[in-house]
Amino acid sequence: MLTISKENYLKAIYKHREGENLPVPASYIADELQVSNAAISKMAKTLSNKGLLEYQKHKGVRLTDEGEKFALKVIRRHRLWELFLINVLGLTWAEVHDEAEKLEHSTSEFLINKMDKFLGFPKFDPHGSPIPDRNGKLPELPSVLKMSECEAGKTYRVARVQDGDSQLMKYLTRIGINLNTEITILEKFSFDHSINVEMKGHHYLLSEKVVDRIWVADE
Amino acid sequence: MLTISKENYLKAIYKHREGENLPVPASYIADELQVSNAAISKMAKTLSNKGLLEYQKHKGVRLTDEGEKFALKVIRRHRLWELFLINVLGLTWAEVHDEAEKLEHSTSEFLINKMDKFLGFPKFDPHGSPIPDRNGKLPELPSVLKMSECEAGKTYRVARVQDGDSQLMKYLTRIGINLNTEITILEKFSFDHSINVEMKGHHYLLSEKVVDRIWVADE
DNA sequence: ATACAAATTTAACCATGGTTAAAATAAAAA
DNA sequence: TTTTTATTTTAACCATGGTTAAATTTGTAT
Repeated sequence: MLTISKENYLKAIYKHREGENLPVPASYIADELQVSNAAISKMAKTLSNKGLLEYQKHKGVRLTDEGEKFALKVIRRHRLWELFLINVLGLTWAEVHDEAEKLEHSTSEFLINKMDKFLGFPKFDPHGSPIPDRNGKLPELPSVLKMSECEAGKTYRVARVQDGDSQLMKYLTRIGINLNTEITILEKFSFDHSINVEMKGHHYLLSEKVVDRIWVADE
Repeated sequence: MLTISKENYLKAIYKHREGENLPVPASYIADELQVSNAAISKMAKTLSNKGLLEYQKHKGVRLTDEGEKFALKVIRRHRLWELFLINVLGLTWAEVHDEAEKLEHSTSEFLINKMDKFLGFPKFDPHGSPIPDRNGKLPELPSVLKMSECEAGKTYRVARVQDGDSQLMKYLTRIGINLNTEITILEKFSFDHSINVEMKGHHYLLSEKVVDRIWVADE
């Protein structure tokens, strides 16, 4: 069993490029985990000695197959907890992330499989993120694009939002954005990359920060 | 927020004498937490400096009001998790303790209150142990006696069993002992303190270990 | 009252996962 | 190509929560 810190390192590395297993710069991990770069260097060695990372000085780190396996386990636990907390206990989009962030480190394989079954072996979590199955296999991903790359004039359906920022989640909830919400792109402003949209009869100006954290699919 | 270790110390101390707040010998805690006596001495100082324990060298430790408050919070989380895991996810008596032991340290006040509400503000957990409410108040305790102190010839109803030993839980489940099971005391053997009982038409010889971990009430 | 045994505490040590500050390396600009 | 800047690594350090072994205190017999 890995410590909480180690699980978080592997998860952070995985999250950098979800699918593609490219080298991740130390500073990204430091930022993600809110620790110093020095801590990253040290842990990179430790995890590399355990065979979970490939690490070359000054070149960032990369998950080994073994490391990715562990990362996917943590992500599985996180996403199943989020779904569980929303479906069963009625928590909100804004509330689940922080709770799941803690619970994911205290959940046995046995328990998470019970939860998985209870939930009907779901393939996606409440943010539209794929849930690895008990063997670490991810479901096939729907083809999505970032809202920041949408075409003006077209209408899309929200397919996924980035989890982690409860302020953002609260905002999205407040203005009524949810999975599968239909959004029409009215106008894209290049000077600040904000986008003017129409949704359920209302207009909203969504900032770059926001449109960069929403993925959509064609209706 | 207390660390997991500190929460476990306070819980272990509380568990020594549930209600009465008597000094707890170091060796009891060491045994309970599976750490050395040296670790206990050191932590006793730490927690005493934090105002959670009264500690006099060689005289054991005692929870302060503040310390008891924290202990009850941990116990509340533990017991609500046990009930939740059994009621919602269908875990067994033998399975819940170890899972709850981990989850209890990763559950926010917010989440545990949601669970409490979801469960209908239960007063007792699946082992018959009282669940402190959100203010740390325990429900009124039914009058029970240890099975080892029962009278031969009388019939009782199981009111509570000691949680923690999954082997024991498995055994009790296997022979059909559950909360509210009716048991008639047939004969008490003084040489090894075992007890011969009748239950659902079958006879069982329960060892001292077993009868010391079951509390019963008059039918 | 004294000696012995048991329990407890202290001392010295260790691993983990952090920190800051300085040194080294890589990347970018001149 | 050289210099400057940004990133990464190393070194020295710290807190936490453990360990074992030795010293001390307490309780129990004799």
